[in-house]
Amino acid sequence: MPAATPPSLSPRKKPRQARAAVTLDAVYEASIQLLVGGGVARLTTTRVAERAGVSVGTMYQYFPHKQALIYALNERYLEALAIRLEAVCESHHGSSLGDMCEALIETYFQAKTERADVTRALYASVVELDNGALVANFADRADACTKAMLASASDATIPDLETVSLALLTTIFGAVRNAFERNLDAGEIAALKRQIIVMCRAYLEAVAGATNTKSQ
Amino acid sequence: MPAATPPSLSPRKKPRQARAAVTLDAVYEASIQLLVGGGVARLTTTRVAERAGVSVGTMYQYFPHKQALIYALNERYLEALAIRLEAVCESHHGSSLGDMCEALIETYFQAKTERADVTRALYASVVELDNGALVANFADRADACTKAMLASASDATIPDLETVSLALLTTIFGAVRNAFERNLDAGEIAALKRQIIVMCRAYLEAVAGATNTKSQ
DNA sequence: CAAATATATGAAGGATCATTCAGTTTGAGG
DNA sequence: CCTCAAACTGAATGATCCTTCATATATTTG
Repeated sequence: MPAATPPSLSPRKKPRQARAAVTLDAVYEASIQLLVGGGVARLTTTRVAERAGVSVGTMYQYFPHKQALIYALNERYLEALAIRLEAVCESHHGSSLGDMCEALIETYFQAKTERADVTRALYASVVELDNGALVANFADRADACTKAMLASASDATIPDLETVSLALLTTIFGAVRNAFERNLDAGEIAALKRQIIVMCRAYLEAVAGATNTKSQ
Repeated sequence: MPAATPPSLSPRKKPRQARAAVTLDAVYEASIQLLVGGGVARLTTTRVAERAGVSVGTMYQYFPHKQALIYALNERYLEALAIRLEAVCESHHGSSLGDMCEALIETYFQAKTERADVTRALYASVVELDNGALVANFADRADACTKAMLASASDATIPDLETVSLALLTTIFGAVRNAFERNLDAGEIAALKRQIIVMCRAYLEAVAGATNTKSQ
């Protein structure tokens, strides 16, 4: 049950006809393109409309204001990301802690780096809005599925699941964000990913009963 | 040798008289206050001048444009932060890896949380500018002093210093940033800090020769 | 104290932008 | 084919804001 979108930020209406859906997609796509190619400063209602091939007025039938558009953009992105994380977590129930770690980190890095420009653009756009509900909702979903996964580990039991899951996710999410902020290139990010895997594995083994798993 | 500030962002002139220095401080202070109390949107040249008790024109004698002001704000902050990190690193030459870890993390968390509102405000303000040089410069300094510290460890030798230092700092910086983004309260942040210490220690022991240090 | 220099003023210019709404076009249902 | 609602249009509005510059005041210097 996703936390409700604040009324002030929710779309005005949903498309009922096919062409409306097309319009909306065009608007989203145009927004992303503008964000990618010029940062938040270039994201102008006029420009979005222009590039989407619609008129400004049309946009305002779906979004009460620009903030709502940016909100929707991030909501979509985080929704897709959450689904991917939930899928990985569920598919690794019963695995070893080490495998869980690796899968989680690989998935998150993959999701963030496969379209690095979009990731970067959205990171920057979030500042424009009151993103409390957005990140809280995402964090809750990520936490929930991670905890469920960790609790099902075949090789160890983790004492303070709540705290450990928070630390794990904060580290992974934060490290990736920092990598982007530092403008690391693909190679450096890959190296970083390997280190984060080592680090998180070592962490889980430290906090769990430290059952020896032969798999490196 | 700090990387040079891009010409387009550097201050127009430096204060020569005492009152000019006072003016500048007032401008900085007013900017921070506005950022803290209303986000980037409230940071207006007019408002800054008003709150600082000077006229808009005065500001423009020191900054070629608003960006330069925000740049200077962050530059000051990061400079102070870098100095603190360098001090901690130098004062822990020859310590054990575990102690280094703890000191580094404690210091960084402390610096970021002792004035959480300012931290948050500056995190948000960075989006307004081309912060490449800024973060690169800070990251380089942090990297340099961290590597020097780690290399001097009394209890172990770290193989790939470059990579390990990068991973360590990216994790710490990122975790803190993510904690702020999630709006964790002081208690949760403290708990997170402890976990990060455990995690980073475990990591260093994993990548080092794993010399046993009795100190937990 | 007088000239030179540094600092401060703030109204006005100029540009951008978010948002509205009265009116038009398009598609769906009967 | 006709009617109604959905979707779309885009010029106009109103507000905000950055930046400049001609002028005034303060401080230093010789």
